[in-house]
Amino acid sequence: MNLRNFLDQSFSNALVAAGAPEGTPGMVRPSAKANFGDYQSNGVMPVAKKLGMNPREFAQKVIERVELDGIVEKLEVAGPGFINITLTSDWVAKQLSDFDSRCGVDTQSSQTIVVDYSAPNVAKEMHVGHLRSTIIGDAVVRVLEFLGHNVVRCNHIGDWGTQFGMLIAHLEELMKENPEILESELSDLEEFYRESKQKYDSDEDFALRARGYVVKLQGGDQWCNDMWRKLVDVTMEQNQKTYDRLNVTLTRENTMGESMYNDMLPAVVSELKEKGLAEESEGATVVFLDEFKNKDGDRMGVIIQKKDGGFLYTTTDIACAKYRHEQLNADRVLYFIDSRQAQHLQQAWTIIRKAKIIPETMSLEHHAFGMMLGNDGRPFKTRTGGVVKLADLLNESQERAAALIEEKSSDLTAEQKQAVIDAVSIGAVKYADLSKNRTTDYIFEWDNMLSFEGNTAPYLQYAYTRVASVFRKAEVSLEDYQADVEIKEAAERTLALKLMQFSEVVDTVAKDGTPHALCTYLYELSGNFMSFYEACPINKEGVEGDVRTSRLALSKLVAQTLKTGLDLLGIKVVDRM
RNA sequence: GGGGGUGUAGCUCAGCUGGAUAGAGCAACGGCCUUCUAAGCCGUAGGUCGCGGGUUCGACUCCUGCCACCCUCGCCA
Repeated sequence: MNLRNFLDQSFSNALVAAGAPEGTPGMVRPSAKANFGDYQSNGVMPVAKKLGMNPREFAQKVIERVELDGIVEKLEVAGPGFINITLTSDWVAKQLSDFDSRCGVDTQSSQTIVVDYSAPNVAKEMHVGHLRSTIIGDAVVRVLEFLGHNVVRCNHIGDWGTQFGMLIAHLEELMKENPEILESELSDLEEFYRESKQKYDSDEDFALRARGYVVKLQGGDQWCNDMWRKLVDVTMEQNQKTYDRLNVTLTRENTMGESMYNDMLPAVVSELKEKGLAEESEGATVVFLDEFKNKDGDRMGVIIQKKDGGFLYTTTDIACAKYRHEQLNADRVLYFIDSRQAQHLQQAWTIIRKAKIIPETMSLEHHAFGMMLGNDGRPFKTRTGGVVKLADLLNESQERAAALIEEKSSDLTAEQKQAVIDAVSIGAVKYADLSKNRTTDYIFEWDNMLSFEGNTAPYLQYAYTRVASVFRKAEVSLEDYQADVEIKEAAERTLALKLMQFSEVVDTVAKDGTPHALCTYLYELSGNFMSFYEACPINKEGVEGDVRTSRLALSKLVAQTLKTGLDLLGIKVVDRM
């Protein structure tokens, strides 16, 4: 159950019973300080003011009417009209004793939710700039599926555009020299792209041929399409290796690139014309929007078809949303895309809404993020001025993890070590990105990204291994352990309450698309467990009976919640490290 | 010029429809391993929340005016 929502509803009811208007929110949230109880309701003060009543007196009336018998131990009016809520330990213990493998998280009424993420470009290698969309998108996908939603992963890859002319022309030349090029030398896509560009810029004949291929490709020419398909395939084959290594759930079936909507574009343009939204302007087809202004202060024109007949990506995005409505039947679409595209998306969505291309109830949500900067505050580059490849970052992380494990975990077998290295190195990189909520540019720093101490994935993984270790020492099965929870010590109570709150944070992540909230939660849970571990021994002299079994039960719940939570983030746990 | 975003500890970041004394990690300093894994625990220090007004019981949060930086604004995506 979502405890916070439950309490909020109880206080909302009590506020209404005490004379507040229907629907007055309880404004319940975890207390700011330990001596303010477990939760606090802030709903009294705003409403008492409106009603012209003394807030403290009104708070007292609310307390008298709230129905939380057996759940709440103490309700106190504090300060200007806060209500501090202290739960009974027995009730909390009972709830935890009844937890199943879902760690207290209920499923929600199922929606169809499209998540648009990753979106690498064809004929380019994935670099650190792709990390954020890929990792955050995948975490949100996992959370939504855990809650029972029907999630459609959409990898909106950059597989269309004029650049394919030069890429095809270059590939043609390379294949003349070596027909097996696709299996061998094309392993370095960055170089392939660079060479293509260089030839295009320096060789007239090549450029002419390239432009011709663009026309032929768009016209449906078989050979050009085959060449194009090869480029897409070889790129996605390489990207799949990165996805697998990152423990990202995307597969080839989720690839729905820009080209997929090509056939829909002419109809989208005619539809917008018919509805009176689009008009001819200087040879192009344009939608003028009052909602946006251009440099001259006039309403902004968004081109949906160029004067040469070509379509632009606003048109593609409109078609894409239409597709997601008509073919996928989406209730929500979450876009994990660079913040630089915010205005483009807004324009496309404004047109979509005006033309009523999708139902009003279908929500389009842009979860933006900024560029990756170096610690000098400038766009992040390597020493030679290139982008940092994702594979290189992961390799570096792997090396650092290997060195650390060699030093700290010498008693593990080679296989165990490798498992730890994989879990820790990938986890650290992912967590570093997942735990931030930047909507704008953010700083990439090797040492922060690859740190294994403090608020990092290895810390959470380490907490998990400590639980596993406790169970090994106790010689009982962690998986099957079942015992009632009893709360006596302060550290037990803090930990128990935190365990109760997993459901709240999972709901938040689903609603807002913000996995960093889950990171914060898991870090706090681990911290609470570490303190509990220090204060409340389990496998020691004099610890027996219900005290011991309850502590084991709490520990088991910690392990289960950590494992589940980390899995939602796409991070693996290990039993030893 | 229009629109959007950002500005919180030395550094990287949290701060949940306005709530109580603004929180973490890293870095710094001081304790804790013959006792369930020290990738840990406990503690100290560190702040004019960019600057000035305003709204109110209460502002990092809302309004307004500045400052700084970033993104974006008809035929790339």
